Amino acid sequence: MAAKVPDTTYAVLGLIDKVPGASGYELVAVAGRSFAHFWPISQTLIYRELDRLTDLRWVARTRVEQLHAPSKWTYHATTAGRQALADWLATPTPATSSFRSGVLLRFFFAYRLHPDQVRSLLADYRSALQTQQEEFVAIMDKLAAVSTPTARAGRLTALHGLRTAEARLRWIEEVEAQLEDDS
Amino acid sequence: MAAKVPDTTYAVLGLIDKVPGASGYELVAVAGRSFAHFWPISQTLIYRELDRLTDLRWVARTRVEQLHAPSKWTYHATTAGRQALADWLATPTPATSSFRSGVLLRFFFAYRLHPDQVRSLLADYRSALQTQQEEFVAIMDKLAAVSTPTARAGRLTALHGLRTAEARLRWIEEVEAQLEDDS
DNA sequence: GTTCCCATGTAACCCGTTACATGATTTT
DNA sequence: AAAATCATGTAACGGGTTACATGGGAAC
Repeated sequence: MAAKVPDTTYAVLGLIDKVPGASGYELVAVAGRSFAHFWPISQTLIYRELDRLTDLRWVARTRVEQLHAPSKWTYHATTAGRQALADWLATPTPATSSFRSGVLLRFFFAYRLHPDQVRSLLADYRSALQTQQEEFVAIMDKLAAVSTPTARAGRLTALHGLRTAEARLRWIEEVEAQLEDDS
Repeated sequence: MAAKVPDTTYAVLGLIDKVPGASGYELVAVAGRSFAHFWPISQTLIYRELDRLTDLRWVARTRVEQLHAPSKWTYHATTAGRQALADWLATPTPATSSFRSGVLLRFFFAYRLHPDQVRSLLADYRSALQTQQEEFVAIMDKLAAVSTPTARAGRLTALHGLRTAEARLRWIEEVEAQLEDDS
């Protein structure tokens, strides 16, 4: 069976499995803090996936009335949902790491730019990467103390981002060195 | 004015500027060989952008009859088109390098997997990265001799991919070492 | 004689985004 | 009095994809 749904559906399902009893609102926040760096999704999309998951009976939801805040739905994975998640995790990953870089695209056409403009393109890229770098370091610091499997996964995916950013910063150095050589 | 169009439109426009007189079919092939690694686009999309670019008068097309092959349209950038390209290149790049990784997403939920399955996930990732690595090396080798600005841009974007892949391969080593530590 | 290359296109789908709406409660 | 938090949702758009259609000439 296995209902052909996008990976995003499993992303949300996985979150619910990790954080049982969360509301849609909370899941949006958690998604923003956890896998946003390698799987960004918007609020609207999450709510749509919650509807889909409910229809699929992969999650069940419960209405919770609150005194000092609006009523909310809380979600938890069903047995079928946990099974679907496990099945999906077990299937070989189609190495579809989709990557689109506006910087590289512009750089590719940089022969239409003044050398100064190219330098400023690289400078912007550098500061964006540095910001990223700091974010990843912050995530790792925050999770450093915690020793749950979940925290470890978070640390390691942050490390992936950090190593990537570092390599790209070194690439900028290489390119800048090359640009100076022939000017 | 500057007509709010997606970056993909400029990608195709840039290609036509780089390879004047090419047909849609050829542009599809060139896109596949050149910026596909950081800005993949499908055949259908390219044809759609060609229509849009023609409507915008950023490119002009000419019908060419052939004896031993079907008739084709050939494209070249107009003055307005080259201007639009330059304008776009000059505007500050919104550092929107969108990245989505199916591997990391699965890895993030790996606590639902046997350690063996995690290892095989990493192994698959490794071989995908190695394949990528070889592709980037091949591109750089092919362009090594050529000394045009175009070839250089190709070499440097390939280097970006190569450095990224290398860093990620090293990340796999790090992670595997950590996994062994506590098994 | 089947398969590959050239060449352009149509149809349908849907994932994901942005912008906006609503309204109560708590904090500043 | 204003702003942030909690909480869920609607509407509209469009970028990008996959699958499929067509048809002649060349190559194996």
